[in-house]
Amino acid sequence: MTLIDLQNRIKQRLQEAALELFGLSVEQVSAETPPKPELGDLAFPVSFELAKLIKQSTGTRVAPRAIAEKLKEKLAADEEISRIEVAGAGYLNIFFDRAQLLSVFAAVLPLAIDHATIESVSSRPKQMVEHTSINPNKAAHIGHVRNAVLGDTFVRILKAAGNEVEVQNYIDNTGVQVADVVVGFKHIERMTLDEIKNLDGSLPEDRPFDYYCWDLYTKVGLFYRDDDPNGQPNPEKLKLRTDILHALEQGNNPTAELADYVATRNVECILDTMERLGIRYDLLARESEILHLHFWDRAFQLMKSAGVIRLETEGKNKGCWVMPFESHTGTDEHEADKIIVRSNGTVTYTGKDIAYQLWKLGHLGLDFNYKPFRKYPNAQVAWVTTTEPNSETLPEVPRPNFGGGVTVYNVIDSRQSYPQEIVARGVAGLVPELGQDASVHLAYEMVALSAGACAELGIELSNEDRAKPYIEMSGRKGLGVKADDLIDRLEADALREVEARHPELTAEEKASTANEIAVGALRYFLLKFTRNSVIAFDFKEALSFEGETGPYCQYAAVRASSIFRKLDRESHVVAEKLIQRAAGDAEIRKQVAQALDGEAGTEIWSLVMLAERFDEVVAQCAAAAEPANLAKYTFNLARAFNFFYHRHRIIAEEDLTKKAVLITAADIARRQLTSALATLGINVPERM
RNA sequence: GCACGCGUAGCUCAGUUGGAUAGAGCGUUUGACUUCGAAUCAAAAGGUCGCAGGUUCGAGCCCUGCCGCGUGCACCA
Repeated sequence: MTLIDLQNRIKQRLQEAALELFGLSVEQVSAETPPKPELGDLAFPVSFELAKLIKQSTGTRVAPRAIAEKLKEKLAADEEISRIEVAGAGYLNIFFDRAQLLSVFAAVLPLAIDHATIESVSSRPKQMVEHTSINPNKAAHIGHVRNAVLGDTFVRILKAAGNEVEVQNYIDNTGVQVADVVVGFKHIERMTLDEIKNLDGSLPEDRPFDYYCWDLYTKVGLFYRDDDPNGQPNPEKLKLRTDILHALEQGNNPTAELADYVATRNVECILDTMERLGIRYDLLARESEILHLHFWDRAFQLMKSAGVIRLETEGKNKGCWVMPFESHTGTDEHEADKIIVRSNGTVTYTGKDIAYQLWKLGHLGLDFNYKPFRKYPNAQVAWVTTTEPNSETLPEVPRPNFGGGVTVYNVIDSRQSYPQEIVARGVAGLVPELGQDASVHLAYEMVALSAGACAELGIELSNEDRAKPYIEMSGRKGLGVKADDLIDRLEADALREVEARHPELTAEEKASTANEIAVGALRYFLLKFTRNSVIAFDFKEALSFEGETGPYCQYAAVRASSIFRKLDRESHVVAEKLIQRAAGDAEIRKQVAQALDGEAGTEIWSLVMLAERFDEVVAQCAAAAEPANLAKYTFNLARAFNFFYHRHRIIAEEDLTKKAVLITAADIARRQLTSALATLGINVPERM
């Protein structure tokens, strides 16, 4: 039995009692953790809820405390409950039998989830998460990394909560941003495809292809404006882009071939960056296939016949197919209706997105073809979409069935809330039984640059920018912190520390430890903010290994495992047996209870209780789609462990019962902490 | 103009869906390494929860109105 099981059982008892005593059914019984461990292990504020319901149904006012007293009597003491108190204005506080529960918890203690082996559970309905989806025309910056880390962590949370999950990364390989870089290669650099390939092969390792494109992309921005950053775009040069865009949409021509090389190489570089952070994908869905396999044509037919869009015959949008949008009021300047097909017959991005979303939910009636794109070291494969029906396969790795998710989460920054709403509405309009809830926009705020970060990057700010609270990053202007640069700095800083602390490790061990610390620092930094908070990126904060950081949490886990490394095997076995026997043996249970009693005992017990809340936190994070809660929990658990660590000498403890209790508590805490970190995508090194 | 988000300690942020004395980290001040690792721990100082009303047993959280900031509202993606 876990804490969640226990909690649910008590909730059910309370519902039964409410029905019996007052004839009222309480739909949701919420459980809380009391502010202080002295107040109990679990608190139920049901009496307040009941007082309200009684007043509503009978008009009489009953004091919550009186209700709590009655509930307390009804709540026949479970084996695990030692006592119940009514406290405050009417809280029902539950105190567990600590010795009994410690034994139960120790018995069901799962192995800590391994970072790399969080597996999908295939018996459940498939959840689908799309994240990363970086335009494949340049290197990833930290804003992209926030997206990827958020998405990847949410994937881990869903899996830890027992779901089957498919991870997609959308590749917009035929869009304007790729076209821009192609303009750069063709019209600024005047390079052929072969010359680009040669260049790619000759680039230094620390400035690979995506870095080259990053710089080229900013040159293209200037090129359009005839090298005046504040100038007007030159229409003739913009036409170069339009022409290339058409060639890309058409496919099967030298320009499209060149663009495909550029986009594919950028995808490879971006996937390399993500691999450094432990982020992987099941499928790369490309826009080129959505076009060439006629996904849009099918979606267009469906939308027309379902009446989701209509052809405007007059007015401003004459000749366009639009989706009516009455909830947004239109003005002269801003039209309320959303144009899906332009008057020249071409489809907007939103239109294509509706087709893709329909496919994700299994309601398009068409499918991609697939081929392997990248094999990961653990034999996992990232597949990519293709037009070729009989493309390459891997006999040793069967191809999964892609698509058909029951819920689709799109991790996209909150500036795209409006188009995302249209996609969800469009899909819901086409397939009413799906409803708008099948499409979830997992929105998050952007990562911007603090004034200090700009100064450090040598970016000169205009007076207008200086007045702002933060500076928005811009790929077009080349304004941003590249992901690999930041990871490099974090790894270098971590390596310096590891070298100073553990000179005995091999160079390889030092490097992998430094990587784990760097990943811990970066992922935690991006996860500790809730989704709707703008991160004003600051180097000092992001590069910190102290305080509320990933390395702090890792350090606590490393200390915990160092106890078990030093502890002799026999003491460990003796402790495990002793705690096991406490469940049945009254005398031993009494001794264990004594060790868990009093102020010192409560300290130990509250660590155990906090550690046992992990499953509940994961479930909450999955429901709220908010990974920051898990980050917060993990930090609090690490903090609680560090406190415990300072207060109690485990190996030196002479009282065998007390020692067994300490060992068990440390074991529970370390495993849950390791699992929590793994769910955040953070590894625990051997030493650090 | 309309829509969405934000405003909490000097700074950066949490706040368990309306509950117990509003919490962390950083920074500041002070103390703790002969110990299972000090990337740590302990203590102190620091608050008109933007402002004003309202709803109720109870509001940082819900409602209304202001003020300030951000982001959307393209036949771009």
